[in-house]
Amino acid sequence: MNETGYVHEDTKKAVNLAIEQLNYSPNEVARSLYKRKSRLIGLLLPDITNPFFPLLARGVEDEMRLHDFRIIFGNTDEDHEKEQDYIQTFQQNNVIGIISMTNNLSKSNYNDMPIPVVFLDRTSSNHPSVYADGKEGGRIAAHEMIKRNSKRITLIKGPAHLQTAQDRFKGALEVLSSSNVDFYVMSTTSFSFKDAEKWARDLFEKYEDTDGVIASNDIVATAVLHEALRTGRKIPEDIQIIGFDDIPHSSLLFPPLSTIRQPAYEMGREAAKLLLNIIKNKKLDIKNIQLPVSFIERSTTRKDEANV
Amino acid sequence: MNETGYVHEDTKKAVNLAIEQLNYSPNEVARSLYKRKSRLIGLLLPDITNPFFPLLARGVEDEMRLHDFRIIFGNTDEDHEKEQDYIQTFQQNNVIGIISMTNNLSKSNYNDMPIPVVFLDRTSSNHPSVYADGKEGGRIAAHEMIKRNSKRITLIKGPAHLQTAQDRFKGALEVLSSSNVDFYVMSTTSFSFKDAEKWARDLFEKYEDTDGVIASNDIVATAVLHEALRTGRKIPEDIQIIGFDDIPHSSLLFPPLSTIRQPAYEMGREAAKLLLNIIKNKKLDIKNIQLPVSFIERSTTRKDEANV
DNA sequence: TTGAAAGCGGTACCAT
DNA sequence: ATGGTACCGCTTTCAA
Repeated sequence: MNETGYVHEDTKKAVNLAIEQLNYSPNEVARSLYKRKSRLIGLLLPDITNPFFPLLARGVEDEMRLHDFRIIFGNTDEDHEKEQDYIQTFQQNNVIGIISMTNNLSKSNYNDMPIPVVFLDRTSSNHPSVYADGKEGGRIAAHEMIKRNSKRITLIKGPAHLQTAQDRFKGALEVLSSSNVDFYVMSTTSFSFKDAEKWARDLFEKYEDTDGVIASNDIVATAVLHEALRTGRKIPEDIQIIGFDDIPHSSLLFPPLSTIRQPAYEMGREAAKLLLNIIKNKKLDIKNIQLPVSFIERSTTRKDEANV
Repeated sequence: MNETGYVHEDTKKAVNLAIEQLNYSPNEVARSLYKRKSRLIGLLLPDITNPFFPLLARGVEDEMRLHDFRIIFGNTDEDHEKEQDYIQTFQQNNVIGIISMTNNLSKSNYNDMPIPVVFLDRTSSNHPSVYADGKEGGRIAAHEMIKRNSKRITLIKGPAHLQTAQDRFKGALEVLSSSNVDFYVMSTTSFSFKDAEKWARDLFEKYEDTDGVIASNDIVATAVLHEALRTGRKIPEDIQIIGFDDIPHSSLLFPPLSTIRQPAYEMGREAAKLLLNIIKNKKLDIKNIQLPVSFIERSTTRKDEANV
């Protein structure tokens, strides 16, 4: 039945017939018990409700499906215990590997794991990982902002504990520093919209004549957009805004948000492929895959006159 | 170990010690093999990338987690084959039950299932299900629209194959019919934003002086909002808009969208509870749980002067 | 109370 | 080429 060696055609036929008639399909659990590995993989993410993660998750799932693997998933809420909990039950279910999008602050969770783990949207030097080129993203954002003639730029620095957020920040800072524009750096501690609304108000009070905002992600950019509109500014005439991520929501805003796109779906697929490769080759060598970002020009930035 | 009968304290201690020392945790696969059921449940949804579903999924997960069940999920893309495929592997993995948010057009998939299935966000008379009171939602939307003085209302009728969309439509139609306002019904075939953009353009061409739109869901409402803004209408002064669902995105729009809220997260939890109950009681009796909807007043509707 | 054994449904190996 | 058997790790039952 597993196509090993030679089989009489008759028996083959008989067996296939039986399979059809009985509507037989093998019991994965028994298989998994004997082989000590299932066709399941574990997926850990902070919160599926946050619009950035479904894209990644979908990429992982689609790629895994091609290879007949299924996904057990868990929302960790960045809670160390939940994370540990899920990791345990993943192992109890003989998952073949884990893809984690959680903050690897809690790296300790992943030490001495008998199964491969790849990090997604997280940089890591101790583990294989897949992420976007945030630093370059920051550079691009700053470039585009300057090129399009903003002169008093606000750079919003995302949560310090998120490496990816810091990369973006550093990239943008690098470009702004070596340019001739004025700029103002605003530190923030989360990506929550509620918080971002407050910062946005603050921002326009403290730096009333800013004419360009580089936000730490699209949610924060949305809050800035709101506040700009609310205070009667014209977009993009009075103020330009660039976000980061390109979540689906961003193109649905009015005006649609210009942003730096992370290829989230592709990142998910790459992570899945990487995990699969690691499993196949049993080489647990650390491999970090960085995907390129791109500027998505929509309507919160002005036309680049020089290039028209 | 399973607290059955009496055990010497000494042996108990010894065992517990060993458990700790060896960092032992039971193999769920072996358990599942013997018991013929795992602690896994299968979750089927059209597309996790669509912002409405993560809310439901999160509800299901959180409730299941409380009872130590884990989730295997699959996106079906409303594709009969994928759906069938996932259902099969769910069974191969001894899931204890399935929660499905797919279109039960393909109901045939669910006949003669040896394990319980509950439908979520779908009405069904053949199976247990959890859904929101769409009809009442439609009524509320129409009421609010009229109460707030729209006189030439457009009612957008969602995809015919979605029972939930039809319920909303019927509810709104019922109220509009028995009122004195003029209204125009526009039929649509999907919830995609791209399509909705076209319909929105159409709408304002064909019915230029409409002053109130009841959209089939929040995505469609967003497209209408866009087009209204683009054509220079003032919201809510010139035109009011009410959506349906209350996805997170809706409060992030500018102006924030007034909408009929489905308690998605709670629906997810209820579905999980229902499934768990069915499993516990082995009664496979059909139970349909309907949850109430509510009007979320934001800024695409005017103040209700009469009630101030 | 505790230990031994059978069986869940597959896979892999060995002998026929 | 095919049939038999041990084993994966746990639960349950039965005997000691």
